[in-house]
Amino acid sequence: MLASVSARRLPRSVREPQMLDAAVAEFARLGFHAASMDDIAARAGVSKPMVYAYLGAKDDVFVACLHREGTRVMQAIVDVVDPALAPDEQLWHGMRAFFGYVAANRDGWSVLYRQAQGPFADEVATMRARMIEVVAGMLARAVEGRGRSSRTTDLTPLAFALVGASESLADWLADHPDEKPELVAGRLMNVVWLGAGQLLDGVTWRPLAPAGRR
Amino acid sequence: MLASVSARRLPRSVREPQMLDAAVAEFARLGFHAASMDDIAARAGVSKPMVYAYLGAKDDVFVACLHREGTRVMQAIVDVVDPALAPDEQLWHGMRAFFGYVAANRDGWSVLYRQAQGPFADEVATMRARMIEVVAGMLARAVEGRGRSSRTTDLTPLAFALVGASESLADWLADHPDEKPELVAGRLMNVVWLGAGQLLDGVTWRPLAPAGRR
DNA sequence: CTCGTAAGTTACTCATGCGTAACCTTACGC
DNA sequence: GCGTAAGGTTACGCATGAGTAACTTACGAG
Repeated sequence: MLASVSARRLPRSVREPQMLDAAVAEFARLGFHAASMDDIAARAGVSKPMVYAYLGAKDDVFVACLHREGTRVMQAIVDVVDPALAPDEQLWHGMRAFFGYVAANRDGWSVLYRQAQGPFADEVATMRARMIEVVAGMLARAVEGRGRSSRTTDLTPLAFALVGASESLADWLADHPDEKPELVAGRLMNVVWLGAGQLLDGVTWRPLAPAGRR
Repeated sequence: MLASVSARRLPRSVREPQMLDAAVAEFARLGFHAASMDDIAARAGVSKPMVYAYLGAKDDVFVACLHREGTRVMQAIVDVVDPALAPDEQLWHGMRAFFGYVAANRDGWSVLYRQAQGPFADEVATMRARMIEVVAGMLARAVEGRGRSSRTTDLTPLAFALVGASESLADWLADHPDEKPELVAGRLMNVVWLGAGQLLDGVTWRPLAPAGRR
């Protein structure tokens, strides 16, 4: 039986990406520790020492996965966010690109979001921080555009919440393949922008006074 | 040297919870596979066979952790959400309780949210589904209270986004010990409720027409 | 044609860590 | 005070899987 993925003896330039695809799939399925180098190799249509020859040890393989998928998602967003657009349009475009990546690349997102823990957390944390910074900056410009001034410190946690909500919803999307990414992005955009929009205009929600019960 | 956690020869009723504490801490730190039974035992101030005697195999220990922490967080929220309150107040109380649990119990939350994958996903999925359901139901009642009707399917992803935003903010909170959890909950409440509030009133955000550029 | 090198393999070593067997020892009920 | 069960231990068997050594085979440049 011939493994479907490989006509034998492929050049490195095609075999190596195959290995990364296989690694991403396995890491997504089982997590870093439970995934085995043998399984990754087998899925790539090759035997274990080839993986070591091209990608190195297991840690290296994992980092390579994080790097490739991380670059992909960042690039997907950067490609569509035009600084000349209005802030809400920027957010909208970015969100669509993000959910598009997740929908087209579920395993990659799973590895980035769910599996990158422990010693590998830093690899992802940097990118996440950059993303949040960008969002916070965008919000800051939105505030100024409305003639208000707000300290950046107040916007960072908001940016955190937005990114977090996106990530969580992306996770949900990964388990609901029927949902259109566009639609999910629209839903999220609605709640965050209507909410953020009011906040930026100075409208705030307040709880009832803690002492008096109504 | 005497292990600080244990005066020797403790009764099961005190040792067993200690083991669970240790297991939660180790699983949070390293994940299911990387955490070792020996380390869990050592952290509990005891040797490995004791863990097997009280809690069983590694899988059983993990499930026990999920069960305990899951019950805790659900209980913390249920305890403070009074169905008689207005929907926004319900959400506010629930969020404060949730942030309180996460802040006081980071490891437990980490195990529930990040580590429960693969074969264990089902254990947590049920509880998470219940939580989402509760939030979605609350939103549904809020909609009806405003004289509109909305299908539940539209509210579920919103509920998911709320939970995700909360988790993300909890992470941020961990890196900013000066911030009061109460205040963070307030910020999140602002954006989600102002946003959800408008949505429930039928106000929607729309992108510019895709064809015409302004 | 032929020879070098890139592509690929089988078959191992070795560490790690789960799970258990067999064995101590302290408290406390009678 | 003494026996028994509950609390606790050391030391091992055994499977799994990372990483490697040593070898084989196809392709293409000269």
